Amino acid sequence: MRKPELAAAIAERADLSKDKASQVLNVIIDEITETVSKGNDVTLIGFGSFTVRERAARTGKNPQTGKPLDIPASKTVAFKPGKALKDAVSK
Amino acid sequence: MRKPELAAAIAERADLSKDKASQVLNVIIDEITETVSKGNDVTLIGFGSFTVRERAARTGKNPQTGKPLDIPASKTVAFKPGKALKDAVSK
DNA sequence: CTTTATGCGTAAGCCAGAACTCGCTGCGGC
DNA sequence: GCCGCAGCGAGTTCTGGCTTACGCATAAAG
Repeated sequence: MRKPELAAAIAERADLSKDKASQVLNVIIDEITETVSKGNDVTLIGFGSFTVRERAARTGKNPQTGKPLDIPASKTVAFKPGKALKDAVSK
Repeated sequence: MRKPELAAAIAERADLSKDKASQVLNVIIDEITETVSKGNDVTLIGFGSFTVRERAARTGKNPQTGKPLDIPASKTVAFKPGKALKDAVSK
């Protein structure tokens, strides 16, 4: 499933125009992105939470040359499924 | 950040009432939950993708008693950040 | 609304360390 | 007041990181 399909589903379920639904979807993505980029977690109860995770520097390897590769520390976003979501997929 | 706050932010940015924003938020969560529970991936370009992941059975351990614990196979939801999201948090 | 053009996302292959998983309980958010 | 989330410990699974090419999505225009 991709963006337009989700937007369409939202439009139907929430009684919105598809344009509005698409706009809202983009706004949400933007808002969440902005929030986590500030280092704040986003928790949607019943769904899950987005957490900013510090990734320690380590030594990797270039898959093509096989040479050791220095990978600096970085940040990433981790998602932890909530109970409802876990139950839903486990079914 | 939690649900009501996100709803408020959406309401402001997308020119919606807070009630409507909250409703839309729930619908989205519900829709995504339903979709992944069917085994379909959800891809929001520029944000990331939700993937259903099969988890093999293995032998774990109860942290409190230290006794071996039999963990059966199950499914879970994995989130993979997209480029825009990674760029945003890395900043 | 459909098409076009551009720009991302996905996939694969390899390897090392890192993150996630589990049950249970307290505590805090709802 | 109640449900959901965080945290612990150890092992295993899994992702990240690079690069190329292809396919599809996105956004804008007719």
